[in-house]
Amino acid sequence: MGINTVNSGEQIDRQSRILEAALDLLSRHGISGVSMRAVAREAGVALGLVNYYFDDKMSLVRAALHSVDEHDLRLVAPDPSLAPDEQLRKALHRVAGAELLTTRYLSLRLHLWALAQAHEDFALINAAAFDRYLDGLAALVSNANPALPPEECRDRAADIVVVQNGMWLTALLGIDKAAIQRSIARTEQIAFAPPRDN
Amino acid sequence: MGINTVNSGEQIDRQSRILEAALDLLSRHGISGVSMRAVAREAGVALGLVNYYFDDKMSLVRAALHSVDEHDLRLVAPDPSLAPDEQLRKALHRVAGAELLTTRYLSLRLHLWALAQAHEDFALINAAAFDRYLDGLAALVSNANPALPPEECRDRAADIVVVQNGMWLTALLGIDKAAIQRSIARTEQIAFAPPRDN
DNA sequence: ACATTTCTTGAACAACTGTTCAATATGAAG
DNA sequence: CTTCATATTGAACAGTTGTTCAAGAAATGT
Repeated sequence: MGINTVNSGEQIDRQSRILEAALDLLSRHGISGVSMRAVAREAGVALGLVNYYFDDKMSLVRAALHSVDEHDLRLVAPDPSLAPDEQLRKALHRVAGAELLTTRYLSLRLHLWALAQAHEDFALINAAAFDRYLDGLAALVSNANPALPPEECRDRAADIVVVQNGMWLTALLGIDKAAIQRSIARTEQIAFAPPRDN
Repeated sequence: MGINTVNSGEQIDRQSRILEAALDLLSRHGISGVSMRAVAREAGVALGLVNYYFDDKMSLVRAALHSVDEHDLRLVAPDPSLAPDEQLRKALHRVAGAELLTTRYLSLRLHLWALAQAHEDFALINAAAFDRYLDGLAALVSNANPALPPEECRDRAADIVVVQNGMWLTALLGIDKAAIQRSIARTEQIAFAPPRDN
C-alpha cells in the first residue's frame, strides 16, 4: 500500500514520472496526444506500467486534473507572513508571474477546461475546484477590506476571476504584456474599490 | 467547380450538412469525438463522402475553425443604421446575448482554442482571426470616441477583449449571470472612459 | 438515345487505440 | 537460500482510426 519505498538515489518513483509525462503530453498535443503508449514512451517506462499505476486512461487524466487544481488553489492560499492587503495584492500579481504565464501551464489549463466540456465527471471536479478558488480569493478580499460585507467580497472575487480567466486565455493567443499589466491593475481596482453604495 | 446545383427541395447540399455535423460533434465531445465515421453518421451520409468533400480530417477541422471565426467577426461588424456609440454599446452587449452564450458556441470556441494550442497551423489561423476581431473592435471604439488617438483605441479594444474572453470562459464553468452583467458594464466603462491623461 | 462529369456508397487496408495478462525482475523478510 | 509481495515487462486481443478505391447512382450536356 505504500506509495514508494524510497528508491535510494536519482530514480524518482515511476508513478509520478508517468503523471508528469501525461501532463507534458496533454499540454503539448492535447488529449488526442495522450495515448497510453505515448505516456509510457515519454516516461521511459513499459506500456503495462501505466495501467499498473492508473487503472484507466480516465484515472490518469483525472489525476492530471487534480494536480493542476491543487496548483491553482495554492495561488490564493493565505500567507501569514504578510499584511492582509499585501497578501491580496501579491495573489493578484502572481497570475502574471513567470511561473504562471508559461505556455505549459496555460495550455494545460485550457485542455483541461476543454476536457471538462466533453466529460461530465471532469466538469464536476473542475467546478468544485473553481468554487474553492473563488472562496480562497473572496477570503483574501475580505481580510484586506474587513468592512466589506461577505456577499460583496464574493462578487468582487467573481469579477476578478472573470478578468483573470481572460488574461490566461489572451496570453495564450499572443502575449500582449501591456494589456496583461493593465488587466492586473484592473483586478486591483476591483479588489480595493471603496464599498459600493446601494 | 460549382458549389451546389440548387438541389430543388428540402435536401440541403451535403457538404454543409457534413460541416454542421462536425461542428456539433466538436462542441459536444471535443476533438476526440470527431471521427470521420461519427461525422458521417451524424450527417446521415456514407463515410466516403466526408473524404470526398474534405480531403483530410485536417481540412474538415480547418473549415470548422473558419466558420466560427467568421461568426465571431460579424459581432464587431459596423452597423450603419445606428449611431457610432450605439453600435459600440450594442456590440459589447451582444457577447452576453442569448445566441452567443449558448453552450454550443462557447464550447466550440474552447475546443478550437485548445486545438490551436496543439497544432501550429490552427494557431496561425486563430491568431489572424483574433487580430481582425481586435481591429473591428478598435474601429468601433474609435468611431464612438473620435477624439481618441488610434493607439489608445487599440489598447482599449485589447483590454475589452481580455474581459470578454474571461466572460466566455467563466460562462462555461457555471453561468453567474450577475458577474457577467457586471463584466459587461466594465467593458462599457473601458470603452467610454474619458481620454487617459499622460 | 448516348457520353461524361459529378456524387455517393461501403468494403478494404494498415496503423493505432485501451486493456488484459502471463512471465519475469526486484528487493525485503524469514 | 527461500518466500513472498511488489514492480515491470512486452506480447496479444479486440476495437477504432484515417484514408483509398473500385463500383455504381444521379445529374448534366449533346
